[in-house]
Amino acid sequence: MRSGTKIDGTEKRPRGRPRAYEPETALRQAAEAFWKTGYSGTSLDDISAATGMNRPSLRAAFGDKHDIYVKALHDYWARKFEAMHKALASGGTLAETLMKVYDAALSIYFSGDDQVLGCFVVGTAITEAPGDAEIQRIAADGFRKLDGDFEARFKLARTRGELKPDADPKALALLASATMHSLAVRARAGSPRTELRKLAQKAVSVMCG
Amino acid sequence: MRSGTKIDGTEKRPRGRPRAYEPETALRQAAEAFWKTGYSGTSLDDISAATGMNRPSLRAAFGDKHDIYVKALHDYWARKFEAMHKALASGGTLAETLMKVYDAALSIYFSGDDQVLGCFVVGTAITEAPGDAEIQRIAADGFRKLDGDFEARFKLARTRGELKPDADPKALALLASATMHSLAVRARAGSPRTELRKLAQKAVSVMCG
DNA sequence: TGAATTTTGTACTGATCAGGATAATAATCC
DNA sequence: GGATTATTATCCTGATCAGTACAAAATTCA
Repeated sequence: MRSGTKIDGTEKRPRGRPRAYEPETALRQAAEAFWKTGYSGTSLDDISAATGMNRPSLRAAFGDKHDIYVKALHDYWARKFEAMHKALASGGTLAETLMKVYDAALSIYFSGDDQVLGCFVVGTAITEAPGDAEIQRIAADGFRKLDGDFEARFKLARTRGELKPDADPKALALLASATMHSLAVRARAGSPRTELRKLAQKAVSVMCG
Repeated sequence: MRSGTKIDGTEKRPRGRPRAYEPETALRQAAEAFWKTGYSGTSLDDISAATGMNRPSLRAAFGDKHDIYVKALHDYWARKFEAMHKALASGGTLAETLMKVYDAALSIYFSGDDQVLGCFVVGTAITEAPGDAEIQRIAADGFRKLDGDFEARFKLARTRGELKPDADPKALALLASATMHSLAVRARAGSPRTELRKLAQKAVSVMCG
């Protein structure tokens, strides 16, 4: 949101020269550049071209290259979990819900204009993780959250009688996450979307008994 | 193998100045450099430092940066599948065999001297894949082979009666591969080895009924 | 011992990198 | 309309990048 924008539409613009970009849009465009070529493979000139901002403006708005990437990474997780929670909250059987979650993920993985980019985290953060404690922590936190959300859904399924009483929600959640990781990796390796959807369906059918 | 080395030990050295490096060792050291920081994040100077070879020697021995990486990638897949086939061929129940496969993978993922580097393919090739058709193809070929090897083992298990007759070997193989992908990603994201081994055990227990 | 051969070591090239200094620009405020 | 303020645009910096040219070094062969 532009700092001078008000809800009723009355513009209360700040003092100096107005920005020529929208921060949210620019960050999204910067993320797309990183998504394509990775953190190390993307230069500030690439980001400058992707956003239409020149380098000094980029710096003033978002900080240095690492700052931009970390902001983009947080933004990606937020979008991913928003889509996932929407799918989880939409009702339906366990199998239906899981497929909605995977379909939501595939929509993100295949959202590139020309290329298939897979998962932003798996495709870019994982490479940097061993040498960058902050990126590693953000990636790991997201994976843990994913595990927890899946586990909660499997526990609910067990109390509802959708699973046998002796089913192990934690084990099933790890397999559900593993399926997600596999989709993420394989999308970037070039597997077509229809094939990945079938993969998800087979995984769901095993997990649901 | 040194070109002038003979099996009986008699050295028949080639004409000029002898090499100061062993090609296999140097390629392994170059791979380790890529493994740590990714393809784009690793410079030829880094590789030069890791191998002890200077840049002109690197070029003469392996070609340009991309050539070195592709050779390292092939070499990694070969080592990975060698370890996996050894585990698959060692006998035992389905569950035991699968755990041997995952333990072999974890040994590779945790083989770094100081850092945990996870899977070379997932950690470095996947980032480059969308923009590099050759790397993408090599990665995808390996994943397909992994799927096929798992499927063959599940088919064998079904004929042996280790699985119910209505079990779906293809579906189980995809889950087994997904578990591998998950270990690969999570190792690089910082999960401890004991935790990943437990994850594999839970996955195996679900897959084996 | 000297010619031939192969690798190594040094140094150079033009390009690109991240970052920052400085001036021009475009708006508000008084 | 002039002062103030924030952003944009241009240009400079030193470092690093991949690649290569060329001479020195180390070996075999005759």
